[in-house]
Amino acid sequence: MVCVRFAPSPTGNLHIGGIRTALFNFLYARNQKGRFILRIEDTDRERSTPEFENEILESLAWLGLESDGEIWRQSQRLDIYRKHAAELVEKGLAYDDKTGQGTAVRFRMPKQKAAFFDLIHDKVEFDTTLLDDLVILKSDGYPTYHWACVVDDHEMDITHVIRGDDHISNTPKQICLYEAMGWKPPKFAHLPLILGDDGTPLSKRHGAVALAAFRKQGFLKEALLNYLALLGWGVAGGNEEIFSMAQLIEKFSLKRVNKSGARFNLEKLEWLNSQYLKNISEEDYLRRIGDFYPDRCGLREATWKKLVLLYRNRIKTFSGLTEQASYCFQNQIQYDPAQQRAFLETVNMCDYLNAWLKESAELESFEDVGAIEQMTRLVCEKLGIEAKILIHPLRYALTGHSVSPGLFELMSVMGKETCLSRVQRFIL
RNA sequence: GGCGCUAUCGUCUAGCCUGAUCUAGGACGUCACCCUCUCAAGGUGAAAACACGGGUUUAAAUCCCGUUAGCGCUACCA
Repeated sequence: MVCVRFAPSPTGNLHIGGIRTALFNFLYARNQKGRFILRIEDTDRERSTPEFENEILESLAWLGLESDGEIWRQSQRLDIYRKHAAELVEKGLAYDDKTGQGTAVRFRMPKQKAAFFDLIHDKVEFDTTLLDDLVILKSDGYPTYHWACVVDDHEMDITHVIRGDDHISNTPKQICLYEAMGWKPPKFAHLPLILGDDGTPLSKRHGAVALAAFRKQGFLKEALLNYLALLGWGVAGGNEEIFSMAQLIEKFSLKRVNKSGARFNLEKLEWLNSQYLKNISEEDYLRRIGDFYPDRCGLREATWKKLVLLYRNRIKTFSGLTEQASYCFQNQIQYDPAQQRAFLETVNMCDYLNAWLKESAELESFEDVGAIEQMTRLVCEKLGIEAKILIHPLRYALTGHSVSPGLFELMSVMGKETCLSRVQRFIL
């Protein structure tokens, strides 16, 4: 049975590169009806923290990339690494290396030219005569990455090691370790790296690449997963790009993974997210944006519902709501004095606005969008002006901006009282 | 430096294995037009790529070699 693992080290924030690796492992496991396990590689005593480990667990849970069975921690398996290292020393394939730092165990690197077959890169050639003897147990008794990785992948019956391309040069060392132990190495698949928008490998200086940052911006997990799945992997034909998790699982194949690195493109992710926002059911949309804003930004439920539906086609992520609709949450609109003057000094504009105010006051409420529009257009007709002559200054009076969603929908969200008081204050 | 990996529109990619169907397809982004109270959304259309140089072949984006560039490894980090 296929068994794969995601093996992050809790020494930093889990970023989208790590998520992508986890996702590909997960997709492969589900596609093959195999197992996906999680192993925390916390052998760096200096840099590993429980906080980072927690972030990994929580992020994977949020995305639904949950492991099958127990979660392993290398720091709890030290005896196993030591036992196997001792075997190697006994067989003369490794030796104690005493230095000022203490005693480490080094593996005697065999000298050979060979190759391994990668599921993505095909044949990868190597020459271990160029390699130094490898430390497998550090002087603090902890295993090094290579040693813990090999021992665990063997002990846990991992059949396929699917990891980042940056490990491709490490693989020959690990293969030598398997051979020394007399173990059969797993199959390897080295995924192309995800790069920042400047084409260099993802790092802190690319800004918000931690998964937590995407959650905070209000991306849908489905969109994120869909986007990441398509970075470095494509479906034959390649014309469709919106896939559910079930479809991704069904279509996934390591054979179709690309060999070259892929730049992370935020604009495309945002586009994909907006597609999901439009395609999920209204009920689902309401529930999820509600989860994102538990306090509804202080609005009454009916108002909130109107507002978020009005912005549904306009926001790319949930956090876009407060950015775009700030005027719906403010008590008082700040106007640019020059802009305000320009509107008010337009011939007859004050009379027009007053005429509108007078008619508006007659409307019982601003609940009905159609009624507001009809009333406003009638006012314009009576004044003998085009509707937009009045619409533009009204928009500015209500929002302090020259762009917004449809004016009448917006008025309905804001309510009669707010609209009238804002326009009155604007005129003064 | 040594060794390894990679190379199709600005970006993600389809095509490459099994050479002719590729005057290289799709998507994001960009631009134009339509719709329209502005902006989005939506619709229509446009510009935009086989890194370079050699081979092999009747024929190369596709196979081979080299060059260039980028990245990785070369830690008692993972």
